[in-house]
Amino acid sequence: MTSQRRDRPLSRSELLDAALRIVDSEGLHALTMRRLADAVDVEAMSLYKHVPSKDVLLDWTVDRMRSETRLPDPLPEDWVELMATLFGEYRRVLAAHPNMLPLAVRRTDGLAPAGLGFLIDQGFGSDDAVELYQSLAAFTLGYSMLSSPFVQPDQTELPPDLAERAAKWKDDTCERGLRIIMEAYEPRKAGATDSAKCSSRGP
Amino acid sequence: MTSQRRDRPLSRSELLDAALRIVDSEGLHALTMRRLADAVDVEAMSLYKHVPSKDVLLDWTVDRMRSETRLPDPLPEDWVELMATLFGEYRRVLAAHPNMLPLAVRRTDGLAPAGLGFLIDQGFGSDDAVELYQSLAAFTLGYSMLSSPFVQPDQTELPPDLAERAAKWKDDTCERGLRIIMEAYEPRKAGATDSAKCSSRGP
DNA sequence: CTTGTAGGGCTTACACCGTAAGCCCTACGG
DNA sequence: CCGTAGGGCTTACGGTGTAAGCCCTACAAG
Repeated sequence: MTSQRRDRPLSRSELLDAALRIVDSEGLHALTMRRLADAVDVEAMSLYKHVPSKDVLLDWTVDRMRSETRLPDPLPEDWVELMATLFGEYRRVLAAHPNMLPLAVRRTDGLAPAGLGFLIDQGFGSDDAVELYQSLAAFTLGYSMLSSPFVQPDQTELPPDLAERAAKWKDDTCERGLRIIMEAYEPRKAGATDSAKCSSRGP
Repeated sequence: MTSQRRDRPLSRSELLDAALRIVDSEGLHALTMRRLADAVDVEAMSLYKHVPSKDVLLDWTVDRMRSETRLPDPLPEDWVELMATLFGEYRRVLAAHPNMLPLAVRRTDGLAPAGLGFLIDQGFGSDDAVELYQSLAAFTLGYSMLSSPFVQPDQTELPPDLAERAAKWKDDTCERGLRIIMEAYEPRKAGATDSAKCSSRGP
């Protein structure tokens, strides 16, 4: 007879914390059931009392990460500022867990309701709102991916100073991109003055 | 003694073709050394006479996919059209092999030299060129990811018509996004008329 | 013609993976 | 006092990437 290794039973959050910690510190490939079991001082098969499968575990770990999202309590009133905050925070969380990116990408839940609904409330038609929302999401996600360490930089011949510059992915470049896109859609918002017609879209 | 199963020796391109075909038709998880070996009528270990490791095999398969890029022979002269063509084609290739996306993302070689150099030739400062290039790449990649089938759509509560609309990722939305970004950077090009000042960037 | 060598198959074997199946101890409610 | 369920445990299976090494064939050099 062998003694149980833990005294108090394992909790789900303890499990997910450990999983996230492993991914953060050792990479996605290091997260195996046996390794995770070790980390929480349990045998591998015991994990299945808490999680139906590894795939679900990964999904939950994404949720655990996403739950680190923190938005300012009085949200900005200006829609541009609000969206910049929203996607900026999304990017911040992704950047805080770069090894999670391949997983995070599989599930983008929660972003849409927060942003899309607001855009419509602000007077965008639903087609425009969807289009704008998709563009902002695509830009943020793409920028996060490309700036993540697991995308190996282009190794083809480039002048070295340029290559060095191209390897730097600055936060404000990302934010500027978001603002450029929003600025272009601003005139399509109901009640917008069309004095600053910048959209590249026809009438 | 057992007879060799193949008559003529296996070529690298034959191997990579088979690998890409498997990923395309059965998904990334289906590409195992034994499965691939089967496809080319060989034993698993024989593959290692042609490839140093599976990881490298995956890299080569990405190259194989990227080699499907086809650009029009007289390239557009207008820089905006050129970049739209370049990134449009990038997106087309990615969309043609959606299952490859998680891999394609790891290596974006070749895009930078093609695009970046041209932007600089067109009169952009190298900082602006890098920034613009990064933005276009991020947007294209992000859009491709989000529109790919392996990103499961947001399942949280949304009005059903809106959810339906948000699940559609149209090609021209992507192209429009690219053009919006380029339009914003146009004034920063040397020799640009600044009559259409749209950049959200200060002086 | 003989022979050495290298290319490209083959088999065997190993460590590690996710997980199915089922046992056992403990805590606790009836 | 006992039944039951929660949460550990062990064993075992099929599949994975790949290290090690054997063997046949084609062909170049002597």
